[in-house]
Amino acid sequence: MIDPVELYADDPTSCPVAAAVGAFSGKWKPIILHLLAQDELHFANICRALPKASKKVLTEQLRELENDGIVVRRPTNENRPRVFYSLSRTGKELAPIMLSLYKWQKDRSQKEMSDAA
Amino acid sequence: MIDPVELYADDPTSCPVAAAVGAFSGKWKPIILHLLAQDELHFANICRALPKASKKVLTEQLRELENDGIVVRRPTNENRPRVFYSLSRTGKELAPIMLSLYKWQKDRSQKEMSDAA
DNA sequence: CGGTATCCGATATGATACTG
DNA sequence: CAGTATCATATCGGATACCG
Repeated sequence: MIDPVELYADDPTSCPVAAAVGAFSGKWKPIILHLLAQDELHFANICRALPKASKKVLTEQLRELENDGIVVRRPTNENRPRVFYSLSRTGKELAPIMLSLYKWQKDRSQKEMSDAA
Repeated sequence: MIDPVELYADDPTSCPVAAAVGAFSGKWKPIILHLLAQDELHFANICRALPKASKKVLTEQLRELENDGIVVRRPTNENRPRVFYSLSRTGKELAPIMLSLYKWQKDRSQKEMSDAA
């Protein structure tokens, strides 16, 4: 089912799992995806929700997510120009995987607590 | 089910999904996990399987995986000292998640191909 | 409003040599 | 065998200021 190790030994970034992980590794990406899972938002909303992140960094992370086909960027033609961001179909397919990651993490931090006791 | 955004807005690394992703982001970690999913291996085996990675980097990544409770380090007391690495229980629980990531990635690279056509 | 431009420090990865 | 030490480079994230 999964390809043999030798295929990736020369270039580990070619491993599909690594590529998938790379697609949402970035300091603000998981929380951006979490935000967009609930609503389509315009840029200023995202900035306000994440005041600790600079516009530059948010722009970068959004661009990367867009280039990876995970979010969709939609500028409007209003008087007050706005740019909306939302999850693509591919982005929405990430939701159950993120939920598994969430559960796995909760589980193991639980175990750490009981180990320490 | 999942915590609200405000909980992580100040420190995005506290988001469980980000923490989970962090646990296996590292250039060689996915492929190391893939290797160990099949066998318990000693350090030299891992080095031989991944000749492009320096011992220093492999040691670092293995130590991080160990500190995260994902792999188990087992030194032996033989004449020729060896150190075995294997997946912990928590590490094995990652397998189905990695499979989902694998499928998700294959899916979307498929779509890219057909989009380009 | 939705960005860019510039500069900077921190972290990640790597090449190489050495050690018990 | 299984590392550690040292040094170099690259990418990432951030502060700040400016722009159409």
